[in-house]
Amino acid sequence: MHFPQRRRKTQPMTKAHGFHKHDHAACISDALTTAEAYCAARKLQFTPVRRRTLEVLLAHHRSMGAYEVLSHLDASGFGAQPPVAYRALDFLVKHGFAHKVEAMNAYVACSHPGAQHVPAFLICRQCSTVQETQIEPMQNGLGDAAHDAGFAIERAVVEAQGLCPLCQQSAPE
Amino acid sequence: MHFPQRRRKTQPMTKAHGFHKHDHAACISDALTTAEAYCAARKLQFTPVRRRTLEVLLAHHRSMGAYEVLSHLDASGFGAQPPVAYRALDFLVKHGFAHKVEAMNAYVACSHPGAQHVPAFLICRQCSTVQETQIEPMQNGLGDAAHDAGFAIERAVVEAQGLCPLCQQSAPE
DNA sequence: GATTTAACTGTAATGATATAACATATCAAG
DNA sequence: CTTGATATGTTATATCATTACAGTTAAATC
Repeated sequence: MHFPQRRRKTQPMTKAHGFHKHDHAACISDALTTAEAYCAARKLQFTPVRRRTLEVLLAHHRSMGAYEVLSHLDASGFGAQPPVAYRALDFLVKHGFAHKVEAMNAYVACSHPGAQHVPAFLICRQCSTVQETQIEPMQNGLGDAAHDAGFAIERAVVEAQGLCPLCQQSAPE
Repeated sequence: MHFPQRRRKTQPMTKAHGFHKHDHAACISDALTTAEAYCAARKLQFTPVRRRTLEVLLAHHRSMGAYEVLSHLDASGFGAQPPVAYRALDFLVKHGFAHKVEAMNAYVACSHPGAQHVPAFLICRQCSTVQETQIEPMQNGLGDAAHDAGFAIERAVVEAQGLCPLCQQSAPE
């Protein structure tokens, strides 16, 4: 299953997506449009706080702590208390518009919204940039181990930590 | 690479190891002996707090929060402040005697001490029991994705959450 | 074996992450 | 339009983790 990229307009490549350059403005508006359509189809309330929260994650394009997100929401005129951010983030995670990066207690916008997938992350320990990719969770022995143990997997967390290409140059050690 | 199980004496199977019954007393003493030998060989200080911390994790045989471990250390006459537990846990994790379960902010004794391995966990969301297994991290597409991105993986977190066999019976929903 | 140095432990204080509980407001169904 | 469900705002608190510094023990060097 694969979510088709929307056709790109002729705009400059300006910012990093994961570790690659890409058209950031289009990527944001594409993701918002997708979320909007998804919510409309399922009668979910894509409210202003939730929309703004997704915008913030998309704009930064890296993992963000809940309190960092919260400060942006506060600055945008929403509530300034933690539940405001946590509730919006929970909604986005629940519906697949964002993911929680467990190893960092942080959140990141999903790069493949709408697609059924098991997310996996490449997390740079230096710049905190997160590149999302997809894996076949049953092809590394984990599925076999679960089956042998009679364990019913509901969710998988796969996160690789290390150095992204840029930080390998600046901190070659 | 595989760490050989020590020969078991003829003792009764009494408690769950992961989701299987096993000889719990022997499993604890084996792990402590292994850690002792490992530290002796590398001139690491397997101090009383560190030893007791590993004993606590081994005895409970499930993931434990740092403060839960701390309360046992306190009860055993060690310091009662958080750094006491965090420092001992950091030592155990650093040298492979324990692992941090990122998705739970908790710690668990390693089931394969001494072996070079990429740990993976089957975590029961109901009883918090954790079964450790090993995976081939490069066989699910993550290694390919990292290579394509020029990303240098230093550590991998693989955690499956769901229901263990026992909890599937007691909470079949 | 005394001295020096590094490693370890204890404690106080604080920072960072996350949730419970409740009041008010808005939405959606009947 | 009323009712019940959902969402938001706020206060307070719970949980997880670290910094900083003092005192102690172990190890390395002389």
